[in-house]
Amino acid sequence: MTAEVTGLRADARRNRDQIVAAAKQWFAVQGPDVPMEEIARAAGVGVGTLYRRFPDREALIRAVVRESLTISVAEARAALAEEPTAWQALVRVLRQSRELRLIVRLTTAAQPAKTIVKDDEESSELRRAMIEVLDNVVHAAQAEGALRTDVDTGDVSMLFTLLVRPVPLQDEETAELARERCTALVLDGLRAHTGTPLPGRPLTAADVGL
Amino acid sequence: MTAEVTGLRADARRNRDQIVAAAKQWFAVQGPDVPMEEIARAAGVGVGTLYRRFPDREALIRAVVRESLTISVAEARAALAEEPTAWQALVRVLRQSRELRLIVRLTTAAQPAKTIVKDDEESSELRRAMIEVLDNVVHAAQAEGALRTDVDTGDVSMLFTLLVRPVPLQDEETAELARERCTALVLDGLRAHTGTPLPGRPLTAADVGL
Amino acid sequence: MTAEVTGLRADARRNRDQIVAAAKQWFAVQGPDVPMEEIARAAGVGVGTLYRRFPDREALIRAVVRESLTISVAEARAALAEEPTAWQALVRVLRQSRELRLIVRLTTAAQPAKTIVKDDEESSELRRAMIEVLDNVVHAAQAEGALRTDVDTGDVSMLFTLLVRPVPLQDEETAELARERCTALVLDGLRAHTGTPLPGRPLTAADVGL
Amino acid sequence: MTAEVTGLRADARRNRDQIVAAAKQWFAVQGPDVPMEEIARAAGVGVGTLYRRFPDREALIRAVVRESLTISVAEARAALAEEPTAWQALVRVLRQSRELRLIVRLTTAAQPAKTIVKDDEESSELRRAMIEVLDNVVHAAQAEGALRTDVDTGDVSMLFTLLVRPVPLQDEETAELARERCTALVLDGLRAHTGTPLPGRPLTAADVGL
DNA sequence: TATGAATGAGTTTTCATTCAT
DNA sequence: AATGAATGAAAACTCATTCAT
Repeated sequence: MTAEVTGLRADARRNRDQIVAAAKQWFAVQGPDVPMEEIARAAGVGVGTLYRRFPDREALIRAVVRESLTISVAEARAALAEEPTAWQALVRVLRQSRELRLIVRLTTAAQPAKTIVKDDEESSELRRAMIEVLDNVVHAAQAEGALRTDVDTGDVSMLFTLLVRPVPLQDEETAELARERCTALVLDGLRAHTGTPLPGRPLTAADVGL
Repeated sequence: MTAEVTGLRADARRNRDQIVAAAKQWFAVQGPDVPMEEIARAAGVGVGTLYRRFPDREALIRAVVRESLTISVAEARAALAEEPTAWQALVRVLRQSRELRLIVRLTTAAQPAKTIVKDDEESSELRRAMIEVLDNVVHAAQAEGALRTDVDTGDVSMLFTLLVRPVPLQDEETAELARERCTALVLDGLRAHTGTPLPGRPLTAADVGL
Repeated sequence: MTAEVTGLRADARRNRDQIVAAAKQWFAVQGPDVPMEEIARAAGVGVGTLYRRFPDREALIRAVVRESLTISVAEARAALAEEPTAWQALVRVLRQSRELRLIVRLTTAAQPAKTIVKDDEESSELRRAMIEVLDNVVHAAQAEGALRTDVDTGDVSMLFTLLVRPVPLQDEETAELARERCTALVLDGLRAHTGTPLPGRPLTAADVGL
Repeated sequence: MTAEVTGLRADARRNRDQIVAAAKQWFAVQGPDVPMEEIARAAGVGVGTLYRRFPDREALIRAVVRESLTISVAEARAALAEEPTAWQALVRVLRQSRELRLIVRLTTAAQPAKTIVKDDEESSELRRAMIEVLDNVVHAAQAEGALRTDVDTGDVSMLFTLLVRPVPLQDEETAELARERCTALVLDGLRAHTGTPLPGRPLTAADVGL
């Protein structure tokens, strides 16, 4: 995200950004296996250009993940800084999920992607930053008495991961509503006071590998 | 599930079943794009045999979905019949999720699958049967006072769909625990009495298209 | 050469042989980089067929080298067995060079091929067999007093390697004659006493195109 | 070598020379197919600059061949002028083979190169000059009684061509020795009476890796 | 009928060459 | 004039599907 893109000529830089943007869109709808040529076309460049910038599919996925993670971390930090309560920050993070959705989509695909993030130092660092923010939010929300205390960051991110998955419904409007309601319901389940104790022990971020 | 498989010689029938079984296994781990030859090999037959029975990949997916749906419906009915309360039936359905997981995996894959079910009369019928059972369970659980009344079958199946998605965690043990805890937490959210009212209106089965 | 090709259906076997034959021809004239599709076309099959039998270019090269080495070893043994003197056997080996030429061509190419032979057990074994025969021929020829005694098998095979290289001359007839004369001259150099007349006529610069 | 390079600004001229030098190095190790960008990088210029100077690969090869031929001719003339006997001049030419080796490498490559020289007037002229010198050397050596009289320049250059080919041996030291011994042996074959001892020691099969 | 061979279209990737900066 | 970005055609390889045995 830094050395990699600095010092490009203006037009090259623009192309690079268009490629990443196109990749994000296609990855979001089709997963990480979309034909490279499709992405190139969507970016308005030839395949060759794509390959000059990203030597192979992995490199492109890596770039997309980095960018999405960067944005996600920033969004989470903003939520924590701006919302009056940690609980509200939690809710906001959960709703600001466009980028997260993409990351989950990519890192969840059967074939290639989990490893890509694991093996990339920059991604790993971003991942750590993300965990840190989440930890803060979760523990603060518990300190507020808003979040049940038998969960930990791992549980919360697990639930995020599930909620964030693409919901393949015919019309986007219903899909949106469904997502809203599921989110609300899960938040309800996360609220303090509630019901039955959860099985096992709170899962930490380390437990779930995020 | 009927005309299609009746009147086959015993060995042909056995082949067919092995193919479907192999497909279920591969689809479960790799999604609907596994090489046909992989499936054939796992079934212990040649590709030719596979294609004699299932003219193309769609036909095979359709057969798998039908079989899984059939089992799922039966399981759901059994739960309703055998559990003392509708709530417990609901919980059991949610936990007996192996077949459901496969269906979700197949019908949410980007490329081919949603349509397959839509366009197949037998699957549609099974789907309707499934909805009927779920409707019964849901409304009975609400009548019992166990399930919150601002949800409907669509919400419930939506949540099922989410929970049932494969959770890509390193070790299977933690994955299982995570799944358990998420399920418990969602069930908590579904319990009557609870928290904040959900946005919008209860989603029916028709709303979510299952 | 054995397990690999046994038990193929008659037609498959025929195809396999045609592919190897086509590869030998193309490799001989163009080196190991000929487009796979060219080879497939020459063999009268689709690329797919070629790749079914030989998973990648290396596998094909390996098969060709094995076959050529096998033939070369057999030829060398036949020469040793049938010629009245070891010297004559040496001469015959040096002239029966079609297969050897191919091997040299392949194992000499800059890019890929040397390693292929090194890493292949069957090829290595054949190579050892070849060396053994050559050792026998060389030492017997020295014992006869025909071959100078300040050389050994390495020198001889080095000279073979050089002589066997493709001579890119316009017309094949002159090329053949040139090869003959070079061979004769080198044999002269290898003789214990030296001095036989060369066949044909002196070749002018124009004859050989340099 | 003349019109083409005259009238270039000093820095342009320097670029051109660096490109040719880089090309010579790469061609010598990888043959005429090295990626143009590799050559440009080695020359410390962009591809664009390379293409400004040499419209396509052929033009570059042509330039390299011209330069090497020019040097070779000069070397051969120097040998003839400076050595006490024509035979010694012949030997020296055969040993001063770096440039010759490159020419042979380029002009014997399968794909493009033979024609390039044929179709280039300047190269053809150099070729003729080369032949003339060789003719002189050869005939003078025969007049001296040193070179056998049943060969002519074509035979000699054929032998040069063979000896000059890259010898793919593991370590460069052995390769050098092998080349020396082969050269000596061929010279022996070329001698009017024959019979000098070879340098070094007999090479075993293991020595040369075949 | 079962088998596995053959086909060929679809994808990824590379690189010579052209062109904008 | 120099640079390096963009292009697109070519080559390797995979796999769904058809067909001969």
